[in-house]
Amino acid sequence: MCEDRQSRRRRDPAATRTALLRAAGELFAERGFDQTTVREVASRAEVNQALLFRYFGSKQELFAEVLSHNSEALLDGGSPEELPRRILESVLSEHVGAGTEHTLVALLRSFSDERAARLLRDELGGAYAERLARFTDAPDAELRADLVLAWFFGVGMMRSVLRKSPLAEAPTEVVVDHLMRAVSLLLEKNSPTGGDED
Amino acid sequence: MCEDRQSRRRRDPAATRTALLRAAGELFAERGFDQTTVREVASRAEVNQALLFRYFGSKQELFAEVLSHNSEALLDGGSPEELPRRILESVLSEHVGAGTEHTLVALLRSFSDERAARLLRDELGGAYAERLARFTDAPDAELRADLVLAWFFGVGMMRSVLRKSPLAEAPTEVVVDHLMRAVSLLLEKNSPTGGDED
DNA sequence: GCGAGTAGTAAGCAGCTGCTTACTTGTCGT
DNA sequence: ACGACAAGTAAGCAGCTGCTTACTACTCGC
Repeated sequence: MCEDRQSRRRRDPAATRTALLRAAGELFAERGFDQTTVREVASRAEVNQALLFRYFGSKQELFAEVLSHNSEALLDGGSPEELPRRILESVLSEHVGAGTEHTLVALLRSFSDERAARLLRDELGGAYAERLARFTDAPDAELRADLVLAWFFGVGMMRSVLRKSPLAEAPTEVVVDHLMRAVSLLLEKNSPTGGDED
Repeated sequence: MCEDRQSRRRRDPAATRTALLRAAGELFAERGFDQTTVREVASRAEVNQALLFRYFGSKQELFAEVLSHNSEALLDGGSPEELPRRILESVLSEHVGAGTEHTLVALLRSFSDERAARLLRDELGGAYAERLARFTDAPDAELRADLVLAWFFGVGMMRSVLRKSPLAEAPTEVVVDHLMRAVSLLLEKNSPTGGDED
């Protein structure tokens, strides 16, 4: 740090792009899409704000890039049985600004933006729900999956966005434990349906 | 309707105030605090936008007034046993713009606003969680209550704000049924704790 | 009828937003 | 060494935001 990058480290387009993406990812997660300005992003990245438009075209496209860049990691890898736990842990990961897991927080803060809402509902939500639905053979499996997903998102919202006590301070394992127990009731095989099924 | 109110029905401050509150309530629920402009509110209320500031001082105060005006109905009335179901139904009430039940939707869309977040977390959330916690005697009753509340809010978000299928289209009773069954697992008396309690 | 006070109006201000443009400066192939 | 092109910069634009101000005109007590 504190190298004289004023005139030295200039002209590094890859680093500039990365810095912008990083800063944008952090700020979108911290404040949401609306509340983040391109000037803030450029400032945190220590980059001239005109470059943001040179590299990404618009604030929306930058947002989309941040999301697609980060959301892949949420869906891939790991065994299917671990999926609920993995979604949960990504939702519960506390400290925003660390790596790439805070995409969900960014989305939960930004669904006033149409694109963010679509992504949360259709792409990410759709993929999660589809996989969760496989855990049960109940006739309304998809609805049950949606309910589970809604829970995960709701917990993420209350914990990471709103930071409500005591939920925000509870150890991750305790929260996961409670949730998984209730979820298994909704998603168990040979589920004895309550009676309603349409 | 269609009376020549241009010059007739003027000079009715009470009606003007009410019209502004109504329009604001609808728009905040439809678009959230950030995405709603004072010009839109005034326009929907068919009122000059300067009057909005005469009557309410600022957009923030108008928002606060809308919320306090509507949120009382959410907490009062009904027996304690019905509380979870009542919260749920207010969260699940589909059509925004009807009466006063869409306060929660407005809040869920607006928590980028600091005041909305505080209200959702501390006042409304706090009151709900406290009451929900009374349903169980588990040592971590408050955490369990938060988890239940997070679920309700999450379901409200997915259903009323994001409108994800099939959750958005599912009959209210079916959703309530599923939720109540899982909730009773978390909030039952003499709950056999999993082992963790801090 | 008439002055007073207030509901209602039109116009506009300062500040911020996303985005652009005209320009300078560094880098690299030749 | 130098010319060309790309990376980086400063300044500014149009549009919108919440909010204000200077004004008109209605209503009501007298």
